[in-house]
Amino acid sequence: METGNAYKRKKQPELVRRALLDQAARITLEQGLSKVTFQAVADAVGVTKGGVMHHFATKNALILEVFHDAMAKFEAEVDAAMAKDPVSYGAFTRAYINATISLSEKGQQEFNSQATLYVLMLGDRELRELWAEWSNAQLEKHAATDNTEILCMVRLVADGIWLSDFSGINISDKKSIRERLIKT
Amino acid sequence: METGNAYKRKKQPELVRRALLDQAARITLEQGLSKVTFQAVADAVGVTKGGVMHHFATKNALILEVFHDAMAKFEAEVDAAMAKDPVSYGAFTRAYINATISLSEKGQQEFNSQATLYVLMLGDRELRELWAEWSNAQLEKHAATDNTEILCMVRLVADGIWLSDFSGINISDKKSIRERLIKT
DNA sequence: TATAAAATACCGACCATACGGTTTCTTTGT
DNA sequence: ACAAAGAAACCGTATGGTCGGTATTTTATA
Repeated sequence: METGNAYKRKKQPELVRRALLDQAARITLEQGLSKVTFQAVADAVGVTKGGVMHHFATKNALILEVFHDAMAKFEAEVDAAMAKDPVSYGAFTRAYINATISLSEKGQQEFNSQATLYVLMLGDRELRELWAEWSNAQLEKHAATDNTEILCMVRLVADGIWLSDFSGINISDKKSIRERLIKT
Repeated sequence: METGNAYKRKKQPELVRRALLDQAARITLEQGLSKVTFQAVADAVGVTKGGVMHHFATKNALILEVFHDAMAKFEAEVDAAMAKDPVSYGAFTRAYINATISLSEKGQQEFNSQATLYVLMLGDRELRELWAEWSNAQLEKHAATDNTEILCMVRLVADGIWLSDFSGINISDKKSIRERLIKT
């Protein structure tokens, strides 16, 4: 975190922590939640189980952190996109579309935080509640500029597209739909 | 299911099999895939682990059957709704909406086969591929009446609504959106 | 039609393993 | 010196899976 000094140190716990979160997320997406074990994550990062458990005391804590991390990433992505948008009406919705719909038609397994969020949340009641809370909060936060029914629908389409995309269904006119959404 | 007299009970393999699939699906939705163990399913149905394994040799086989079952149910639901629809244009899309969006605002006991499909598929690569295949097939099957871009979008919105609904986000104008979709 | 045989449905005890978690110890940074 | 980072050995348990047995149903046969 704030110990980001440039001194050479062999132990860089913050980096290890980041790697642990990233690898846990990766395994979640690639092999499913059941394959996210302390051992698997440890191996992926090049550390021992004990090392992982030093950072995350329980498995629930680990998954929870992965989830929080994905939420933060997603929010940051949206905020960044919004900052660059000159028009205020629908700015959140446009940013949401950008963060949700990957452009790389052919791009292999993208490290999409949205994917992590959805996969984790759909498989766990507790996370679903967290998600609902957070999601409603986001909505309220941008209620001023993005509260119309039509924009809500646009975001729903984006979700739908993500869902299709992730499962490998190819939507022929994805690009066309995307443009149509943004224009709205 | 009757949990009575050990195994002097009358043998009704078909019923047992059905109950096993149903309970496995229920546990999947309520507690997540990791809680779907032979023991848990066995207990829920009133049979022993050995009994479950007689019907489904491995856990993968069980989950696969649950998935197939959900696909069949969903397809049946859609087909039934289509049969009652006098208008041909968009009949599939309307049926899809009906099967996807639950009307019971308050009904928590959602035994939605769509939910089972999504939860399982998003957590497993193999099932995702199955889903994509099947889904594309469905699309082609109804290409004659439901191939326009606008109808595709409508179905995407339906997916989006399901996603929000399942995670507990309340969309204020769900009903209004639904009607709007159907009118299209 | 009666009945023996084969197949099916299901039970219950068992096994190996891998997982989450605890504890103890060693290394490293300040 | 001291605390944090991480290694390593260990433990109880739950799980997926095996196996051999028993009751019931179906089929074949006489």
